Amino acid sequence: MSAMILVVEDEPAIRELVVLNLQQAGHRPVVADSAEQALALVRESLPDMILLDWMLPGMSGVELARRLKADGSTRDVPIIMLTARGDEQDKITGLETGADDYITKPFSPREMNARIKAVLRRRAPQMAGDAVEVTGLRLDPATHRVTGNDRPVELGPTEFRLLHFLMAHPERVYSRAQLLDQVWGNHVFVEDRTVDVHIRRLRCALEVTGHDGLVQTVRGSGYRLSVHPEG
Amino acid sequence: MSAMILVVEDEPAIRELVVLNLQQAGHRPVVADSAEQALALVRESLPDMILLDWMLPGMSGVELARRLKADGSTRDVPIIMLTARGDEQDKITGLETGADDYITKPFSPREMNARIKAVLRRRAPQMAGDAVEVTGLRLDPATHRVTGNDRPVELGPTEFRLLHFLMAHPERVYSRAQLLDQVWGNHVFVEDRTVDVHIRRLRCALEVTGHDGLVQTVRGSGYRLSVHPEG
DNA sequence: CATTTTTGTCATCAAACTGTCACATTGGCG
DNA sequence: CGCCAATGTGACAGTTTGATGACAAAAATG
Repeated sequence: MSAMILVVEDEPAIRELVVLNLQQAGHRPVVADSAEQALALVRESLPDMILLDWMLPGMSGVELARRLKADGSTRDVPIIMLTARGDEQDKITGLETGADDYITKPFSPREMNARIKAVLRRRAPQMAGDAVEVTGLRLDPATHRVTGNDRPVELGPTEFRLLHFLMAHPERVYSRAQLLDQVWGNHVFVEDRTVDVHIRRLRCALEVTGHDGLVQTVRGSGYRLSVHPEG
Repeated sequence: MSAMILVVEDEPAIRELVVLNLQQAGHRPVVADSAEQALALVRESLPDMILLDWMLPGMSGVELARRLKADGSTRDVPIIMLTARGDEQDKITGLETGADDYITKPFSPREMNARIKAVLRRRAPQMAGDAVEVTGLRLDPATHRVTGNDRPVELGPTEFRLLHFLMAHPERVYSRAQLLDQVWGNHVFVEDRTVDVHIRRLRCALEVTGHDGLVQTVRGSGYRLSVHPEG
């Protein structure tokens, strides 16, 4: 949920306030006090979102937004406009330039965080997926259900993701480290052996429909999901 | 039953005619007279459907449709093309760009409404205004009434919309964020946890007819309405 | 304007899930 | 056969997540 957010605001007091709020909310703020500097920073580091002051010395916020939206490589960066007045016409103009939302000063930290969250949420990728099936074992991401020969199988969140990954890449061996990367996330600090435990829990859950045995141990290498009998 | 429908049409006379028809049918029309304006409005309010004139000054309707279908966040908005000629080639081109249906001018209000309803039913069942029923639990948008085994169920407005959405998309898991987007609206800022509370209120109301239990919790993912027993 | 509903948030509680350990098993190898 | 490394297992404490009841603000109602 931590996002890099570029704050473009020329007034130091407001800028610091916003930065503080962002840090509080667990984000990583980057600041610019002019549109020109912002442009450079965007190109350099491609932030997850931009909080953009409407009024800026030199190139205005509106103009900056227009330029960002015109450039293919920066078009998809969400922009939230900050403005002093709640003028409806401004709002329309702002949204027309491609801003994703609009916050009127003064604003509460709560409102700001909520709107940021909403915009990030909207940009977040959709839960992917078609159902996967292997020899009667079926996993459907959309309904979040697992069945073995049409009998329900109970899985915890981690076991679900683990099984999903294995079923999506059958017949192939994955080391514990690879599984940690793929199922847990690339930058988590977890013991390798933890994978063992979850593999066991997974097998345990699959036992009721006889679909354990699909999850095989490859001694010295890792684990694999395979339809072929062990060996 | 009430859908927000964006009408993109540069000719004022036709535009007003369409708007009138839509209002008559209980929808909420929003108008744009150019593709550019339409683009901004779509991003701002994400309508339930777009009625799009084939011929527009500046960016053509076809081009606009292509852009909307290329953007992940607007891809799922159904588009109905409006055209003057009944040219079969046009129709093919139109449907290829991702339009969901095609209306040839001049068209009767009856035809327009029928096609709108058809597309809504296909793309967003809860907007079509049909009653939904699941194992004796019945929700009728037209009368705004919910019954469980013919016994009345009392719901607040939010619980009604929530149940409506869930019943229109049964068996599928929705995260709190998705439910906020779908039931509350894309632009509101509300805590994720608020969904919990409304789910509880909904279950509470459904308890009197024994239809709670349809609303299931999927730990770590969200909620789901399902006829299958929990687990 | 007073009253009633509806709504969004919080604090708290119970349950589920997770990561680790210590210890038991297993398989390979000299 | 006996040793060693790798893996399976059961238990456990800390953490996370969802359910629940209360509450005040906001909106609808009359």
